[in-house]
Amino acid sequence: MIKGKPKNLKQGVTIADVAKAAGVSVPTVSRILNNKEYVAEETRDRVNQAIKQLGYVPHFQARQLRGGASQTLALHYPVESPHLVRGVVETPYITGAAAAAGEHDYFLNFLVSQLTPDTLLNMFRSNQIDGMMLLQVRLDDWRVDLLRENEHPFVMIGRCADLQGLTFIDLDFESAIISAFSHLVELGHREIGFLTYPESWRNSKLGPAVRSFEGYEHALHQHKLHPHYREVAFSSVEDGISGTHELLDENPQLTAIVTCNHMVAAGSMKALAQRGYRVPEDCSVLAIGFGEFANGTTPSLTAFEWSSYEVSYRATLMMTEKLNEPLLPAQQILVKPKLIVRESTQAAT
Amino acid sequence: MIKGKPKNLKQGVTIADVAKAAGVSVPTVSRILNNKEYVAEETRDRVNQAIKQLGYVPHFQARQLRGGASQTLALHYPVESPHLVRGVVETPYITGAAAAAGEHDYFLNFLVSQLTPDTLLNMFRSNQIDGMMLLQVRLDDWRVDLLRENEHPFVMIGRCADLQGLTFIDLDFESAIISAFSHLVELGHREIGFLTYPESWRNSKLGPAVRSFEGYEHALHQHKLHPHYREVAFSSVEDGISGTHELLDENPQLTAIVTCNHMVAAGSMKALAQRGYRVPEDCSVLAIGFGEFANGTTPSLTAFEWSSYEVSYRATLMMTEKLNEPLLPAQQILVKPKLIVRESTQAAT
DNA sequence: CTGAAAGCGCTTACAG
DNA sequence: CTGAAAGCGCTTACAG
Repeated sequence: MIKGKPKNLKQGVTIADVAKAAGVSVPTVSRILNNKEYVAEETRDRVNQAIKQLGYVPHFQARQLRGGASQTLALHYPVESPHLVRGVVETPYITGAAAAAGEHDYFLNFLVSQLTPDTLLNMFRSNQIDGMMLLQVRLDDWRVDLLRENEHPFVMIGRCADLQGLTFIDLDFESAIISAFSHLVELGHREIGFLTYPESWRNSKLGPAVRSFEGYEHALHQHKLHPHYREVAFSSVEDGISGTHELLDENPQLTAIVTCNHMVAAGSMKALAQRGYRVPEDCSVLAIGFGEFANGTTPSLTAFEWSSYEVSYRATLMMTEKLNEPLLPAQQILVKPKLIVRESTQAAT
Repeated sequence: MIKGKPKNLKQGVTIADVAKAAGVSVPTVSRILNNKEYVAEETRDRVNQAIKQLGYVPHFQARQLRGGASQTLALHYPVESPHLVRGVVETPYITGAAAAAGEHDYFLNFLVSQLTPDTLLNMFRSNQIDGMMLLQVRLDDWRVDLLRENEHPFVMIGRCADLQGLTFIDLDFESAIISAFSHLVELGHREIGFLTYPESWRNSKLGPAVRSFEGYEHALHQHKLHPHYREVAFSSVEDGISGTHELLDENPQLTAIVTCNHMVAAGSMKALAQRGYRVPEDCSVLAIGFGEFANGTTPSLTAFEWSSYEVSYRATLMMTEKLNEPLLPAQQILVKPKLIVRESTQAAT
């Protein structure tokens, strides 16, 4: 429950104050504020002076009440507990969106919670937001269905199954996985372990989880490799450690490990160290992950990576474009993660 | 420039629609919406039914226009380029604030930019926000002076010099540094290197930079240690690498290194590896930094750490409390970072 | 080029 | 317990 607010005791100066000070009518001030045509140069000067002198600033909500738009965008990451966001959403996802929104005079609202369909719709209906960027998109995401049905503007960072008419930007995880295995095979590796997203994510049809698994199956088939994989519980260092130990207990012959997350890769390297394996001499590690982190480990991680800042910046940009030009055709962008070879991989011996 | 919006073609259902459907007046609906007293049970039921049936949701801005509050909080991190936030602000700072705001029906706006005094004041004057949480606070922060002067509600995550009447939550960096050195001295280390915040940060009186340096001087004095330190340029892995090499070039006798940032600590470990030093056998590394990261390196980092989620959650909570009870006395909280001993430190040999 | 009037959707006294 | 009236601060036709 929100407690009662004290009344605006010293409410700011209003457009009426400016009008009086400049000796003109309120609509005239409004016209000048909004750069409308047909205002006498002399009047404009006088009004602008009054505005400056009084320190007048238009009331945000009053404008919106007339204008219709809230000038606010939401970035939604669905999660039961905000604590869990850690390690999955990194800062650049948020700063990228905030930067793009700011540059186009939008507010950026970061939502971390499990929305209900009602709450979600209400955000639009009550005019709290004009558009939404969706993170952690499932193949059959109810948010997508609901927003599409109600014709509320949104952009996916990720993608669902039916993409007809939808705007999104996503990473091409499937091809990243395939390339990762090809890269290792070219280095002479044949027994390669794979640590991938939680099984629960795949079961709930989370895009990257499904597609990376498909990529994995493709790679196995293409190179005729034996499957050695674990779907880890979360994407934590601990999962990387336990997953790696399990893989190596069963398959001591592994000479390389691919992971779908940078924290898991860190765990993998720890587990290898615990077993007295040197990376990359005894076992290579390749991650699909975030650049900055991959660069900070010892040895540094060879990784397929992308700029999360760029991804969410572009998603937000697409959102503002869509709001300004509702008739614009859907934009669909697939980003290919880039391979950066660092110290954690080498040719099989 | 914001492009023109299309008019609200299919604007949602309004309070008037509900009133008509229920056969009552608009104020009556409003009373029910706001849980005012004195409404006949029977009327209430009828109206609530109409609300449900029509899927009515109150218009956000219209409410604000009358009520005064924007129900929006801003979290401000001042930075020339949003790219630079990386590695300094971690996700939990943002999710913690978002969670606390959400729980109290506030919107959370994440601002990453160099605000001008005008832009900052305008956010309040135009009623875009009710309050602000300040990150990266300098001892003589102009934002603090300005907001204090204009009596706009804010909370610091950090602290400035004159704390009279101000609400903040901050980490006790000074004591963390002192404790870090004491810990190492107790382990028998006498030649300890120190990698700290950029000199530019200290010059611009950024709180942690100033206080950690003071803590360092205190520690040197207390334990009669020789000074071996570098103020690194940014807080990146690369800075940690170069800083560590410089320290060791000059002082090969170092047996331990303390860093003020987790990325710098990662760089330190890389540099030591490059020199063929083992951590912790040949040199201990102790960081002031973030738990999750410290846990992921190999070897894992002994560190003084804190929960950034908790810190920004509490800051945001204090903000909402202050807005609800403007007369509440200022809350001032100093958090002591906690030492977690992991693998990167051991007794001097 | 400028002003009087109406209205955005809601809430708050003020009368009944 | 409920409604008619006024108003929050602004913008948009509509007349001049």
